Amino acid sequence: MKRVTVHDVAAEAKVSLATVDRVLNGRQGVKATTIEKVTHAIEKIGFTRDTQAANLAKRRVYRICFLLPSGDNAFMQMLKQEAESAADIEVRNRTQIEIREIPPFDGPALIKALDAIEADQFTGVVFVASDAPHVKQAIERIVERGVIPITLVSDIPGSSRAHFVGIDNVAAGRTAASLLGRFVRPQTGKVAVVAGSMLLRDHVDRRFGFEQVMREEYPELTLLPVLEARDDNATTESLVNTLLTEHPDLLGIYNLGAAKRGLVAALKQHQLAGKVRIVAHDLTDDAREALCDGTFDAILNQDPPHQIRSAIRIIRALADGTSFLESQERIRIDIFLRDNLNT
Amino acid sequence: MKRVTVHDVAAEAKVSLATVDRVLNGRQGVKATTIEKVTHAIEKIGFTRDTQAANLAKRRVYRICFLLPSGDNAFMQMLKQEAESAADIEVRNRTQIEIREIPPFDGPALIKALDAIEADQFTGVVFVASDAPHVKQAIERIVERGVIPITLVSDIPGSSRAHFVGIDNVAAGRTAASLLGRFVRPQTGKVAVVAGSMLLRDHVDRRFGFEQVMREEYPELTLLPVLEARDDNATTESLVNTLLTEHPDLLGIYNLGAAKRGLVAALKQHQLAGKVRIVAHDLTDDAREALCDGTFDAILNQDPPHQIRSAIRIIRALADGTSFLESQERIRIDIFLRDNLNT
DNA sequence: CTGAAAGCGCTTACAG
DNA sequence: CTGAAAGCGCTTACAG
Repeated sequence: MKRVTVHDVAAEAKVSLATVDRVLNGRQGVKATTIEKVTHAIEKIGFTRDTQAANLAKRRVYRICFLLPSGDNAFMQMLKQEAESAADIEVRNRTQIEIREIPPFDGPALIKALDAIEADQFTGVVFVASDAPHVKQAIERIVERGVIPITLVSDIPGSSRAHFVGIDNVAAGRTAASLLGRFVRPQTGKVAVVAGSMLLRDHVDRRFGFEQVMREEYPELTLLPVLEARDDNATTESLVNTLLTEHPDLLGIYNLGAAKRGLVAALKQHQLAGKVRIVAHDLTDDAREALCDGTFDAILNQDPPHQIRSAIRIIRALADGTSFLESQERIRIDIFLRDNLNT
Repeated sequence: MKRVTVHDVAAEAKVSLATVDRVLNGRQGVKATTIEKVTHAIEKIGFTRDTQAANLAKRRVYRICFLLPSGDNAFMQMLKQEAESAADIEVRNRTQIEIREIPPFDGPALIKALDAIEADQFTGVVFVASDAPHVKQAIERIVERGVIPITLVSDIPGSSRAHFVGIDNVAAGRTAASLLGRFVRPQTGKVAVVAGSMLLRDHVDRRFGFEQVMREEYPELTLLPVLEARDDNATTESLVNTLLTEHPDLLGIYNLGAAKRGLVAALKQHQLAGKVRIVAHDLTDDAREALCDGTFDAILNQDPPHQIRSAIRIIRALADGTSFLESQERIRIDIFLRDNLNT
């Protein structure tokens, strides 16, 4: 039951520990025959490296900066809270986490925050990417300065970010359409979409996926023009109020942005809670309540704790040049009904 | 940026490393005033222990045995495969994993396998718990011998297992009913349930949750008597064939056990694929195919990789007496439609 | 191209 | 009740 260690490999290959280490880490300047001897010994005695010991010896520390939008977006608050609790836990794993708030929907502010990242201090930076002009270039600069950029929740495809942590938003839109379509069937009539901002890639993608499925599979349903409510509760409430007044026969709404409280308020004002089918995003407290009392029919969610942990794991793996498990890091589109809410 | 270590604490408190370690690990036999000095120093200089270094020094190794049912149950195959790949990865984290197969639905075989666990060698044992006579007592015995028992997928509530890794199966049944109910609405007619075995707690619970919601919220739907198909494809096919012949007007089926291939075969034979609404469990290859071609409407899933990793993390935490993140370990009821299949 | 020795941050006998 | 020293399994200067 004794562990096989580098010492055993060194003894078996009749070389020093330093040489074993060189081979193990693929470093330059080892004679081919020596490499051969060592790899042979490793195979023979069945050695696998202890990662934790290696990290300890390497004195490796990771520093990660999260740039998160400020404001009253409940989902972003959840992300921030998860990042804070991850910070407490990850210090034990030689990882320091710092959270900086930036204004939402604000390309220039994001660019400024990216440029302000102290490249000598941070391993990586995680941010919700507004797809605004020049953000791509700011990402280029951060890469050049040796910091690993990770986009979170909303991506900029074609940029040089190292990885995107978030759901497939086109698929999310399609899923919303499938649910809403089945829930209103066999009625025919109007369906509305409420978005946050068409500056955010995730919103654009969700809309695209939703309209795709609606057109293909529910041609009997009429799609009203998209409302853009900037993820703001007051704006959402007033826009939806107008919507419900103008279209009293509305069958369903896909709320693909935030600001669920404003939506609920408008529905209740018109006494339409539970009458109009609603599919929305993100399992916030408001969403839970609306699911429970029947105001909402389904919520699509992207698990905040999973996303935060995934970003951290990916930065560490990328920094170490080690691999990570795709299956573990893929963020799923979670569907919640009233009945699987507490699971 | 230098890390604060035990050395710093020792210097600050003017005690030895050994004493710092005693306080850190809450060991007996330290003077109260000394404890005070050390905790004070820890607070003052802001020390947090490096877990990896601690594990290295402790020479801690974990050995975990998975007892998984043999046979052609596709979901169990997925679990086994995940356990195997976890085995490869976790050796790097001082964790050895061994997999043993046992016959399915076989209480005595499970008991025998539990009793055969070498208590001096294993930290914990993970198993799918048939709720058969005397299994509870076998779990008691394993606890007494100092091995941590974890139930996976199907639980025995009230037993002394240390933890259950799996979904809330009553909630899963309720969710299935909500989906199926909405999918068939506003039609009225008959709905059937196909189960595996009423010896398995998870099947019993799913059925319970399903019937609850059906009776409360869809009184216009008639529930046919439950079919028990032992998770076997041939049996399922023949039972469902009879079902479809006797009830040509059937609206929907909740398949709460395994054996989806048999179900699909019967539906296709009767040319009813896509006509009868189907909600089933576990995202196997058969399930994916059936979702894609419209034979199934929704699949409830419990993520196999997550369940395997969770069981491992929980055993390590329990063995170390450290805490784990409830939120990370809760297994969710994932709902899949055709549209969020690849996410 | 290779090796001896010190060190990462903790824990563990052992001695007192 | 407390401390000095060795060790966990790896990596890193430094010397040759």
